[in-house]
Amino acid sequence: ENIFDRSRMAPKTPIKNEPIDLSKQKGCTPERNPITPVKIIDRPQPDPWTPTANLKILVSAASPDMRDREKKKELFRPIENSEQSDTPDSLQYDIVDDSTVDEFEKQRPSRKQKSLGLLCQKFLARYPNYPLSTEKTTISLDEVASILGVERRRIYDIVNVLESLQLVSRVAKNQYCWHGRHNLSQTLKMLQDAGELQYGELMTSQHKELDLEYKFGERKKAVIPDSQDRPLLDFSEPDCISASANSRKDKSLRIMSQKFVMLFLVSKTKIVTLDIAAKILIEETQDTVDHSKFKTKVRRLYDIANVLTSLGLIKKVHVTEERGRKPAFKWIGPVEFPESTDELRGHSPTSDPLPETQKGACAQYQTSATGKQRFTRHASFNSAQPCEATRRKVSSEPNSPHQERQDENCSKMINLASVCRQKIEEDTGNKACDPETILSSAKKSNITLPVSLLPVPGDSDFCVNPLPQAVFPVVQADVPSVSLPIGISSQASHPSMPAASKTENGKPTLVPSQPFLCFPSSSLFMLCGGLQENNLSEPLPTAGDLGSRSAEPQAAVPPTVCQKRSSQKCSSPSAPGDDEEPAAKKQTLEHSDLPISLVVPKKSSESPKAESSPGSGCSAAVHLETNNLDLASPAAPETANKESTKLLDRQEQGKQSQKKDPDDPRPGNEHISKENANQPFQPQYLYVQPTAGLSSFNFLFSANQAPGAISLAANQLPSLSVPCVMVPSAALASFPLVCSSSFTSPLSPFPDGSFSAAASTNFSMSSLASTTPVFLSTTAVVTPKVSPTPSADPQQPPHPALHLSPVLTRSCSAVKLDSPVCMGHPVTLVKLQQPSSAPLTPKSIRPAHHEAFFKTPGSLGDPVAWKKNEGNQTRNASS
DNA sequence: CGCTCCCGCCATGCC
DNA sequence: GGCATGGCGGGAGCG
Repeated sequence: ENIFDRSRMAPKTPIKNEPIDLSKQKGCTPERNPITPVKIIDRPQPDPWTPTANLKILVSAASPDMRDREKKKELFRPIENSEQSDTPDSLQYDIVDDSTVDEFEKQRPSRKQKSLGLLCQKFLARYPNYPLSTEKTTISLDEVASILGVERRRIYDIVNVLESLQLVSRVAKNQYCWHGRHNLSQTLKMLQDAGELQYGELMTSQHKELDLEYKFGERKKAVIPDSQDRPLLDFSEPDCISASANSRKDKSLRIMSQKFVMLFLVSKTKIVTLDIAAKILIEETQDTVDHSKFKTKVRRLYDIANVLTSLGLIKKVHVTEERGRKPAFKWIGPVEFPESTDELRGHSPTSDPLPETQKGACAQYQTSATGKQRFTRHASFNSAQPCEATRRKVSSEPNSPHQERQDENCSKMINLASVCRQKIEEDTGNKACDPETILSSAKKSNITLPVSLLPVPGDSDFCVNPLPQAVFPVVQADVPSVSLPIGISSQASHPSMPAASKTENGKPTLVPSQPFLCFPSSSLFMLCGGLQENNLSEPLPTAGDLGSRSAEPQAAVPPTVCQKRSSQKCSSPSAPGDDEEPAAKKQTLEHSDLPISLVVPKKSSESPKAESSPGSGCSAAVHLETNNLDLASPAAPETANKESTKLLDRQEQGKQSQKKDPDDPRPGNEHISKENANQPFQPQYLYVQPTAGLSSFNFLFSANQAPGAISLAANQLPSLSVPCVMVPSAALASFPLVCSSSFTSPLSPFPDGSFSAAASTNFSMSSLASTTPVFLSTTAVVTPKVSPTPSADPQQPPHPALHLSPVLTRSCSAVKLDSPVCMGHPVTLVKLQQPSSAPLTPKSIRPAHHEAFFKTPGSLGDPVAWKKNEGNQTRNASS
């Protein structure tokens, strides 16, 4: 090609830019090609004096482009001048020119020849990858621009990206310092670390991309504008930081470049598609759908990708997805970075002190990010210095100032995650608000509601409500006395859902009497309620069966499920909600779609509300539905409240509740759930797992439960007795979770179902909504027996306690938690199914609980399996 | 026709 | 006002 080009090019391509006189100089260059007059010589070049001058020359010689340009210039002149003849070369040129004059224009460098990637290669060719430390190579933008024959604007594009990787740094106006790749590994490591903080969870999953999307999507709301622009890592001069330096939007190209690189480093596959990257990088902007914005982002990404490609860090590939083939880039650069690189670290003053702190700080950020995502740029980060570790690394350079920026960067990174999530959510889930829609959508999409909390069943009431953040507070307060919040939320749920983000604080908030817990964290928590012991006593076969079933399958399932989900999501964009879906869904459902069951099946037609969900189908969901049904019962709010209270009571009362159950309108299912609830819970476990084991799940187990008597409930309340809630982190990750303890309201006239149902519904919705934090309130089912604790009062108070667990447990046991998330709730579901037959079921259900009782995450999986096995029952919602 | 992405207008900020 | 930066998006090249 080169040759070819040369012949042609030379003559014609006189470029406007350079008016160089070269004709004569050409003569000098004859060495290379007779034909190609290279004119390196011509140029006033900087080369001569630089140590690397020779290298540059060689490079230029090697680079067709370079030559072309040179040629152009030279040729150009001669032609214009018409004097060229002097040198032999010139002659050639002339000749060429003559022939080709017309072509001349043709010749003009094709678009490709002017590509940023090529330009970058030329640029890089000028400087050694590993310059001697002794030599400081300065880069003059003007000089380079003229040498490369491009406008300065283009040089900025290149330099900005290089700067993001610290290959160069700005020394002064128009002056950059070339560092080469000495620090590249460090920089990449920093970016990786920063990226992991933000995206780490996601990355775990195979489909990082998907994950990313999910997570990001979910959180999008949180994102705050401010955070967006900050540079992840600032290598820029120290001064800049404080000063105006940051103006200009923080140099988005640099930031984008860093984020883009982070995505690669975080992703397991090392492949990032442009559209995903664009979404993630569009930080926030709320919905601004802006197709145009997206396009602009993509354009920038191409710019960045071209430079990175020239650096040999990535290469273009195509990813074939459902939708079709999508452009993507694969990381081909170093994946692991030696720690040694840190040598530099000590330099920055700030860096040293905080190693551990950093982590802590970082963690906080993350959580906060997840919760709210708010980072005010400067303030928070700078002060916080969350990412010091990273910084250090980064800071390797003497300039401490960079560190600050780095901090910012960290924050941004974090934000990114949140943003992405939000967006994703938005994309997928906007509709979520409406429960029905959600459900339907979920079904369709397969999005399962991760959590389907099924509140319902009498005793166990779980309510998972996705509440808006704002809601939270309220809820909490309400909880105790009134389960209403939950119920309400459930009904209202839609609205609430969005709010979720507030949890942001990151810390789980418990409200003392409140039933709910908020987990701000980004990651989801899985709460597993203790099992109900009752079951044991009670022989319900079904329950037992269920439990056993669920257990088996579940174990394996959950994790896989999650993954699947992610994968699925990936595959099917359509289901935004998928994330949320707990593994359970998948598990249980092959129906897949049934997400969580939220409700769907609502067997009972009773609850209209439930209906929404019920509908369709989720056969699997059925159980849930039943639960829902209960919930569904029109009474909804009130009932819900009552129920909740009742639930509490129940929990406390445990058995009593059972009694009630029968009473409850809902026969079977409700009963079941109730029963489950009633049944004493086995000890609950509190399990918190970092992401590690479970792919993405976090578990919280409350040890509640008293098997027989659930005294715990009361106790729990205070503590958090959340039964168990399993939430697939992946799914939930973005959401803050709130758990409300279930109530035992043995007495509650209403069938548990009503509330629970409502709750469940909400839940589902919420899940769909994903964005909002999810609140799970389980009504704990405290078995009356246990209820020792305070909650005994059926009506109100009890609720307060956050005893979630009982319910959950039950549900779990019963349900087998299809979805990790819902575990607790699921129980309810179970009941439903079985119960459907008879109210009595509750007892039978109980057994299930036992089985169901949580185990570890794995157990969760089992539950799922159970569900599956059971079929309808299984459906429990999703995790 | 859609993916790429060059090109350069023009805003932002500093001097 | 001039210059350095760099955001941004129109629209053209290319496959």
